[in-house]
Amino acid sequence: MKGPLKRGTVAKLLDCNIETIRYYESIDLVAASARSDAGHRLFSQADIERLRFALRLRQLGFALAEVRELLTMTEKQTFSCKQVAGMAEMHLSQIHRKVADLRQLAASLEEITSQCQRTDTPDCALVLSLKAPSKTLN
Amino acid sequence: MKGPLKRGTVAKLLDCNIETIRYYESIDLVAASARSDAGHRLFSQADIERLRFALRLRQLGFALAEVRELLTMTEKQTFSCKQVAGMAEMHLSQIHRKVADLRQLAASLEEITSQCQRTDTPDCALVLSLKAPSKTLN
DNA sequence: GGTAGTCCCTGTAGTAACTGCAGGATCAAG
DNA sequence: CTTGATCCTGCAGTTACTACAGGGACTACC
Repeated sequence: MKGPLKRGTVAKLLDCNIETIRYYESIDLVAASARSDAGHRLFSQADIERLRFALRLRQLGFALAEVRELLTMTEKQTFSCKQVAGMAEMHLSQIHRKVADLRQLAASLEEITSQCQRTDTPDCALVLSLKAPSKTLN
Repeated sequence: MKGPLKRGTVAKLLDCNIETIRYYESIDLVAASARSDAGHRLFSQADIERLRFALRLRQLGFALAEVRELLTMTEKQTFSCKQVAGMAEMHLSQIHRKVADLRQLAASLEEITSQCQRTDTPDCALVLSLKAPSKTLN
């Protein structure tokens, strides 16, 4: 019953855009291991698992280059768990940094918008504040 | 003493990449108002202020389309402070959403990496967990 | 067996916001 | 007058897709 699936079916199954699948093939990340006589991509269960893994990593915010590395490592069994954990932790710290940056940003913006009484006039501390060189950022 | 400045000087002054200035010109965002006989861009004080404003808004995370709008509004004086504040607040809420997403992401990753004892072997709950379809995300 | 509608194929272009480079002209200092 | 820094232009590359056009294939129904 579970023969190889076609692209559209896989896209629905894994909840991703159908074009993403072709894109991943074009960059040699994940490809269907077979084609039908008419040239339609046929995805085996293994193909699908590989793709699922890639999509999952992307969902977790890993860059495609990292996804590629992790795919190779886990498939060739040439990885130690230490290595994978290392990548994950590096990635995690990048996320933390990004969060910190964004919170800083939000604080700046909040401070700026707080200087405004939402009038209908065009002269306002908000705009002046936006025009001034940044203090908090930079 | 303060004649018009050239591109490199402006880039240093405003601490931005020199190519960014040319890019902003190419998309009709900010341009030097004059050129020297040899074709070198000459930035007046007003040009520089406009550019500074644009860069500041980018620093605050506004998209170029928003920067364009804000530039037009503030320059044509056809804006109300309410409008600007509205844009800022919309932008702010996007930032808050992004922060929330990233924190969720970090939590998922932290949970996953916590399942690992950093051994040198290739079989590890971490990898299994990465391969499984996501529960927290999606 | 025909036909309508949905799928799939390919190549290509567009998105955001820059960044970098090549090849050549110009400028400023010594 | 020469050397090195700066400037000019056009164009390619980056990340991670997404969308579209033009055409072939498959499925269901009558």
